[in-house]
Parts: sequence; C-alpha cells; structure tokens
Amino acid sequence: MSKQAHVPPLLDLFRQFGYDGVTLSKISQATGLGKASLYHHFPGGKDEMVETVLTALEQGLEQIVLETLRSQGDAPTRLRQMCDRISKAYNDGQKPCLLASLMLGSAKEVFREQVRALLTLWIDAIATVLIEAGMEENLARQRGEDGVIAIQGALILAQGLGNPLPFQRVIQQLPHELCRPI
Amino acid sequence: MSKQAHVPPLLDLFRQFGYDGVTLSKISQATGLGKASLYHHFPGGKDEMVETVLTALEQGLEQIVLETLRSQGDAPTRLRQMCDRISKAYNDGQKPCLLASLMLGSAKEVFREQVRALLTLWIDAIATVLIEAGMEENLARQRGEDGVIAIQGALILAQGLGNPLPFQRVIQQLPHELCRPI
DNA sequence: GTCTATAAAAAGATAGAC
DNA sequence: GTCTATCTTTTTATAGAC
Repeated sequence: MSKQAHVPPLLDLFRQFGYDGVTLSKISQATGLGKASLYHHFPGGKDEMVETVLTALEQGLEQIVLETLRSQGDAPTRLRQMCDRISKAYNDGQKPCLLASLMLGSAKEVFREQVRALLTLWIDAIATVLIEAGMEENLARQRGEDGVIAIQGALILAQGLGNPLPFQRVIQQLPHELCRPI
Repeated sequence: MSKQAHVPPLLDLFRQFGYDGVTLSKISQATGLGKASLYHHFPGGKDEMVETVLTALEQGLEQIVLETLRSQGDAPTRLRQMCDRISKAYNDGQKPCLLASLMLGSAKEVFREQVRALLTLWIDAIATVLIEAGMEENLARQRGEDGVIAIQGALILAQGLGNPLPFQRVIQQLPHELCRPI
C-alpha cells in the first residue's frame, strides 16, 4: 500500500490550501505523479486522498496521546510532552491545522464526522491526564476543550499575523494553564 | 455605491467557503445577480469583492472597539460588551470568521496585510481596556492576543464539533479570564 | 444596471499504450 | 505503475443587446 508514501505532501497541500484550493495540478506537482497515476492510487480522487491523510493523522494523534498517557511524571510534565509533539507537528506554529482547513467549503459536510472524532479524541486525552491528576471531571473536560481551543486559535493568529511567536508562547504556557485551579 | 448592499451575502459566502471555495455561480445565486452584473459592480472579480467585504468589516470592528472604549464601567463590564457584539457577529458561534477563512489557499498572500491589520486593531483594543484598568502593558498585550486566540479557537472547535456551546462558554468566561491577575 | 450568449482557461476524470 | 492524450464540466471573464 504505497498510498502512505504520498501522505506527507498531501497533508501539506490540504492543510495549506484547503480542500477547494487543492487542484490535481498542484497535487501532481507536489507528488511528482501524473494525474492518471494519482487516480491509479486514489480512484476516489481528492476525497480518497483526504480520507487517507485523515486516517494517517488519526494514527499519529493516537500515538501522541498514548505516549502521553504512558509517560511518567506529574500532569504538567505529561502535558508538556504532548505539547512538544503537537508543536512539532505544526512546525512550531508555521503550518495550519488540517482539521481547521477541512471545516471550510465543500469539505465540511463530507469530513465532518472524522474531524469531530479526531477533535474528541484529542480533548479526551487532555481531560484524562487532568482527571488522573485529581481534577474534577467536568472541569477537566472543559480544560480539554480549552487546550484544543488555545492551540487552534494560536495557529490562526500566527497565520494571520505572519508571526509564529504567539503560538510558541501559548504552547509554552499551556501545561501550566490547563492544570491551574479555578 | 450600491456595492455595500451586497456585502452581507458576500461576507457569508467567503467566511463559509473560503476564497477558493466561492465560485461566481454561488455568488450569483446568493446575490440574485447574473455574472455579468457582478462584474459591473466588481470589475476586479472575486478579489474586489473580498476587498469590499474587508473594508466593511474594518469599519464594523472599529465601531465595536470605539463603543467599548467609550462605554462606562470597569474592565470586565466593558469587555463583556465587546464580547456580546462579537458573539452576535459570529451568530453565537455558528458562523466562521472571515479572517481565518482568508488565511487559506490563494487568498493568503493577497489579503495578508489587511488581515494582519484587522487582527492587530482587535488585539490593541482589548489591551487598551486592560491597560486603562491598571494592568501592566506587556501582560495586557499578551491578554489581547489571548482574547483573539480564544475566540478564533472556539470558533474552530464549534465548527469542528458541530456544536456552538464551547464557543458560548468561552465568550461568557472571557471577560473574567482576561482581567485575572497572573 | 441587468441580461443572454459566448469565449477562454482550468479543473476533474478516463482510455489506452508502454 | 506511469505516461500521453483526450474528454467533460466548471469557472472566470467579456461582448453586446436591452
């Protein structure tokens, strides 16, 4: 299944241009494959490409989550580890999030469920760490949302300002913010 | 200048579909104008439409900001007023932000400066309220960023989960969060 | 100001040779 | 598995009548 080999360029295209902004010509250029070859690997066209990328992303997120839950140390330390990996995945704030990019245009209806599942997985992972550290469950779930909100918002701001520093600051402060009492 | 009359449908299209996802057919349907008529009002095509919407948006944001700075009361009260208006502009979390939508695809390079200017205006407005309330300047500026980050991130999450409640919660808590000491 | 008609370019998709 | 060539549809954009 050599589909996997083409995931990195596809991920980069869809997160930066969105579903409607990615054309077969762009994909052809980025992968080095002709259009016909692309349809050989992905008979379903762009939809199947995005599905493939989302599947790979889910596996990646699960790994990050699992490693966080496995790791030793207190909650801030474990969350720091998750943040480090997440930050790396976004190139320290210089690349947008695929999940956000897929919420625009025609892609929204098609991939809504998969995006929702990934976001929920992510929120639950943060909440679990906080609950294990003794936080009340409803607050922990709110903080899970707050974590994802902070990361997504910081990515938007970094893109909009053309400056990754706000993202880097947020990522640095996030473990402490999530653990703080009400 | 009857261009202004078409701003609301154009704003709605571009924020929901992004620049690349909006086609002249969609615009024609949303405005009730034929394609040729659209080029009569906007000879520059989609670019000029977005410019027009961004200009209207800047005026709207300036109004919100000015009214906040003019309003009576302590900082949380003034920020609450700003949040109420902002929330309404996003239909209580059910509509995406144009600034975020324009950071994708071909629009990114074209409108970067205008998006940056609007985000900066917004951040500065929040910071100004906090500084007037006695907050240290660097912290106030961080909090300005945090406010925009929270709103943008909450909009993304609300879209992604298909549930506006996280956005409404964030908006409700935001004035207090922004004013709290370190 | 709005329309019909039309052109020109780009996009999605497939056939069939190698 | 990859390519060239081709086809269909869509999109952007314009000309010109009313």
